[in-house]
Amino acid sequence: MTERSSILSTADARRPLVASAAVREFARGGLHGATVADVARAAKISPAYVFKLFPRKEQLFAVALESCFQQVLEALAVGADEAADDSPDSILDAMGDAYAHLIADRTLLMLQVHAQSVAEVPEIGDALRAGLERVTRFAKERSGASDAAVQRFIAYGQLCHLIVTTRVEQIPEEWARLLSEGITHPA
Amino acid sequence: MTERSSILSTADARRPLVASAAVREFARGGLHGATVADVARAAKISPAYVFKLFPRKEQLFAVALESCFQQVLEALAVGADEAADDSPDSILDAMGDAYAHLIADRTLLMLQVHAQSVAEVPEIGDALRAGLERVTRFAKERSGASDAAVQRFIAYGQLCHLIVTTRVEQIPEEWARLLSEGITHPA
DNA sequence: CGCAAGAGTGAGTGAGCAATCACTCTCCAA
DNA sequence: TTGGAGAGTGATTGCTCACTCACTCTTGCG
Repeated sequence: MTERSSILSTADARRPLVASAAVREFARGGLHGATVADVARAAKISPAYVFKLFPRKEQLFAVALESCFQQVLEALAVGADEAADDSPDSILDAMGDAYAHLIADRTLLMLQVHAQSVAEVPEIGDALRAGLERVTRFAKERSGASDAAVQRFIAYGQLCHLIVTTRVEQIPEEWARLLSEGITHPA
Repeated sequence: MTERSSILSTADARRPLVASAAVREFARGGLHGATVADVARAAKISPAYVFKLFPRKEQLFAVALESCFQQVLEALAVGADEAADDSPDSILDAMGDAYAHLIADRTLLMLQVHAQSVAEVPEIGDALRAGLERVTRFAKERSGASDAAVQRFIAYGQLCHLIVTTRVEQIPEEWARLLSEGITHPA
């Protein structure tokens, strides 16, 4: 595994690194608020080479989104393994906790929110639906919970997105506390 | 098409019309995907005059968002008045139905989704929080439901946003049906 | 009437950014 | 040793768009 240090890399080795940089940059600014130059800078390569690896900006965003959902699924799987017992509710709860922990730094959450707002771009909509399918299927199959419980799991996940994007959790008022109750995790 | 009496309007009369056009245009493309020229065209005035009425694009977006929440609140109020009985659950259900009906054309829903993704713009974040506060307070006070029930009401509203943005309702697969169950309304 | 205040616009300007291209440099297989 | 495939870039292009400004037209008023 110890590669001899050479100056050049390979395109196949670069792509995941660029995708990872893209996750961070697109999470910050969304498809329109982050530039390919931003991603290039974060990945320490030239903008021109980013375009050689991912011919269109939207494709780069879609790949970043896939990476995001991959991380989400892995976190859910780990969380499920740590459930208190193997009742459906316990497993869903454990997955929820794992998700809350994963998105503590807002990056993966913001990327999903931005993706939702540009879901009419075909490649992005496709990636979003694929990710949602994987999460939904996994939650259902791994927990064995009822359809209604899985639906609730996803719904409260979306509420969590709203709370974080609006920073409602930082508002010391009753209506805000009501929304965040049981959702936010202590730092 | 030489209009005989093209009467001048007043800035105060124009602003709501431009805001209404902005709702439509920003709902389509979001803050970055719709241009001020788009809004101007929809409002049938020049881009220059849009800037005279709303000096910055973000301010125009925030005003559009306020208009959106105003419409949402009015719809919730009407819905609540039509509840089967005045138990909290009935009222929340009726509000949910009214909301589903209101956002059938996706416009007001998409504007909220886009707003979420640019909530870090101060004026937009403020408008979003203000709208969310009004909706939450109204749902709680008008229905008299428990905090948990109101939280659930908002959470399923967010799930509804996800379903519509991703067009999951059109996917004839089990996981998609699971998510949409009881949420989507017949056309 | 004369004129001021406000309505409304055409024609820019300058910045930013996706995408392209011609090019150099590195590596390795034969 | 060399040639070709692939890694990687600087410079540029063409366009879009937020925002500005100088200007005209309308209307009400003394």
